[in-house]
Amino acid sequence: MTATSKRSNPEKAAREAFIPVMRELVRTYQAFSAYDAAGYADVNLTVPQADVIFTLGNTRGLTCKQIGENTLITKGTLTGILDRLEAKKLIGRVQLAEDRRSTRIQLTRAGERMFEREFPRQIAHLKKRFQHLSGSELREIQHALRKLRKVL
Amino acid sequence: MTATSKRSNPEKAAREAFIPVMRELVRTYQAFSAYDAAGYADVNLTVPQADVIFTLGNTRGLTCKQIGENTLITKGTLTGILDRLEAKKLIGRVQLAEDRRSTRIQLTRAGERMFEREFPRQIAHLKKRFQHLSGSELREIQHALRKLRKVL
DNA sequence: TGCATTTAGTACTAATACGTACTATTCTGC
DNA sequence: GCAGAATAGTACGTATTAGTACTAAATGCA
Repeated sequence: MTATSKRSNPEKAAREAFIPVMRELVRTYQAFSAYDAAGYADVNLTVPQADVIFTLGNTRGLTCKQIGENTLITKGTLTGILDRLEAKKLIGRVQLAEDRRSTRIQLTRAGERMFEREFPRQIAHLKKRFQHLSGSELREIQHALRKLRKVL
Repeated sequence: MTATSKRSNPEKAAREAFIPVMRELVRTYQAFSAYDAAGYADVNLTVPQADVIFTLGNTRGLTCKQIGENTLITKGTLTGILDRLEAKKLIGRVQLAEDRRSTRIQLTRAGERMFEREFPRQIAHLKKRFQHLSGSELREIQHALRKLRKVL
């Protein structure tokens, strides 16, 4: 291998056809993420905290494992998020008698009120942007995303 | 407003048509992100650190502001990432004479070697998955993502 | 010139985020 | 029924992340 071909390696890699798609995915997610986060500006909840509250809404409580599966938050991270939600008195931890390794996490009264107020508000916030897409556009985008996710 | 209609608010919100698209975007990004990160398992670089090294590759140095614009890393976060890259002797900070507020960040020799070795390797890693998509599929996905990003 | 504003970068705090190690508990195969 | 494997959650260390405050320097404009 010559010095020239070796040096041309990064340039060649940079011309791969999939790179713009990858960039677009990252930019689109970033834009969504920023707009979503802006919806919580006036609420005393971070995005992951709201994710947990919304996951617990309309359930009779879930284990950490179940919350993790729904939110994609890893268990180590979840401990801290639950600690902060517990400090805000929005959730409670209950030891299970059936399996004493597990804990049932459930909304307190205040947590339920938070869910009933903030979940519809946040969905309405997001709808302000998504409403500009038609039903067929939404289906087309979902189809494309699923195709991409399948290969990843 | 009756108690019933008030309680049905969250359920109604949960039926919005755009929610599955939103979920798919998050899942797809998550899958990409995990696969991308796995590519750095045996390299002494974190994902943001690699992002900075790759941005600096084939340039004569950039300011923090320019790096931030490219990588979408905010300036406060960038300071810490650059500190760690400087500790690894992969980048250097040079005060600019023209504008003494600015710093030129540039790869060291070791940083350049890291870029020339790891950038093509990571692109090859990602290609293993993206190669399962045809050119028209890539265009279709990029088109759909751009449409979504435009409304956000 | 003279000063308010803007710009570039760092310092600091709080909250994620991941990986590993650890404890307690339960399950499994024999 | 018991040793070993698997499971649930926490503790801890390192690295990001956003946001705010701060310093220094450059710019705009009256």
